[in-house]
Amino acid sequence: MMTGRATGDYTAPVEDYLKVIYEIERRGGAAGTNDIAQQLSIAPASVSGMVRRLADQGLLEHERYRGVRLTDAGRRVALLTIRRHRVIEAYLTHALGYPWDRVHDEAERLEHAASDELIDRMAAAIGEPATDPHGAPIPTRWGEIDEGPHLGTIAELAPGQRCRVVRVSDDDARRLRYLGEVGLIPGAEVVLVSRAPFGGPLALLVDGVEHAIGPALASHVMIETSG
Amino acid sequence: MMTGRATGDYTAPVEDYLKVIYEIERRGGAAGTNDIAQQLSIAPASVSGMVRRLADQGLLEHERYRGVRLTDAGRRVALLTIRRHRVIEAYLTHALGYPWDRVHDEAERLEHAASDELIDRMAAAIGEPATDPHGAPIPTRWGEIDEGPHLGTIAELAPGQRCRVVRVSDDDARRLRYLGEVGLIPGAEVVLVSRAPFGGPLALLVDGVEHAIGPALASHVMIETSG
DNA sequence: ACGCATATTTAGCACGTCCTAAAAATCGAA
DNA sequence: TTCGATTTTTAGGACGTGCTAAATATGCGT
Repeated sequence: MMTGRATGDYTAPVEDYLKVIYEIERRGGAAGTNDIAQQLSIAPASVSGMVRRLADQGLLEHERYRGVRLTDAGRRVALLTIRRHRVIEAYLTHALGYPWDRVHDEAERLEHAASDELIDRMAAAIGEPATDPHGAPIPTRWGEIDEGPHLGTIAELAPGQRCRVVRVSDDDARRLRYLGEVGLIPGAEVVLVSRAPFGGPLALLVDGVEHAIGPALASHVMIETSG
Repeated sequence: MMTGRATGDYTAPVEDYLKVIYEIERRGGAAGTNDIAQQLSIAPASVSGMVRRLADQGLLEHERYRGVRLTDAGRRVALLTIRRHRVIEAYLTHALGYPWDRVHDEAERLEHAASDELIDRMAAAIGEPATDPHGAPIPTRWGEIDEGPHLGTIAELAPGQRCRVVRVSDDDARRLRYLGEVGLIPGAEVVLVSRAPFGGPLALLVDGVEHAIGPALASHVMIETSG
């Protein structure tokens, strides 16, 4: 059984396409050309050509004008790429003191160059963590992942409710830096004190400290209600 | 003064060309098209085109049919690439337990993806070593390097002479593995016991243990005669 | 000084990835 | 159901990097 990866089996753009298609599928079902283009910051027309090549390689199935769906092979490549990304993020924070708002960009480049051996050594060196610094689950070296139950966000919390932060969006460094300053990191205990009307700020107790944040920000903080 | 590097300023092939041209220059003077092609394992015809582009970018000077010479800008890019390579090699051995015969290939890919910040953090984490695991000097973050005096090799040693291994060639994993088995690693104390005629084996004492190696291998072990 | 071996360059092509502009398919609303 | 807005695809092109085959320059030995 082949589980390994000869580094360079796939180009960096190919891995990036599969990654974003995986994420789009995970949320919404089939991935449209436009969604993919937007996530990758390229023109939609560029996606059509690449999608054909990926379909030819058996990494996804494409119904013209209707969207794209990963094959098992494509999903596996996506998950192994995501594993590399998240192990690198975790390693950079735990072993090299990186601030959590700078690990994403570094991992975005290293994920295409790191061998499976390096990733496994990194994971072992920091104790095989289950999630990356933003709380996203790390797939196994065999391309399996436990996405866990669907998570709510602080934006959906009712006043008085208590919860624990499980995960935050990692795609914006400035947002991450601010979340860190406010203490909204995975593991934090949060109580929603009150919610101002008309999309106003949410008053929170974050590990006992009061903070007020906007609802847009709150929707990026995923939680588990603890009672 | 600009000392940093915006990752991706140069493509991986460009960095590779500049690296090998630097190494060829260091040994022999001007780098010929054929030498470059051989080091990169590509066709000589492919080199001509790239050399023109690199000259256009001011990274080297090219006299038609006569060879190539790095500009200061080109040498700087080469040395910063070499720095990334060697710091990564040192980090992989010291922090992640990589065997020294496997660090080269990994570094060859990561050197094009790692940011200066990552490299500096790696170097700091292992105590800012002066050389990589093979004894090659690590350039500073400003692109300066101390190549040190010209080194002899075990192949040139006279019987009875004693020396210390300073550096070994790192471009062949099998050779490195064997050198490691024999103990011919930087820092080892070596005495040449005898040399068989007609290109025969050299009898050595490596840190007190007897070994016999061929002259081809011996020429890849660089030394400092200690008296 | 000439001719030949060798080194180098040019010409022409391929592939992957991106682009813009234009054409075509789909979907929703009147 | 038909039209207009939106989405997607096609057409045609650019760029970087590689290839082979053919042309050309260099330099050495006689």
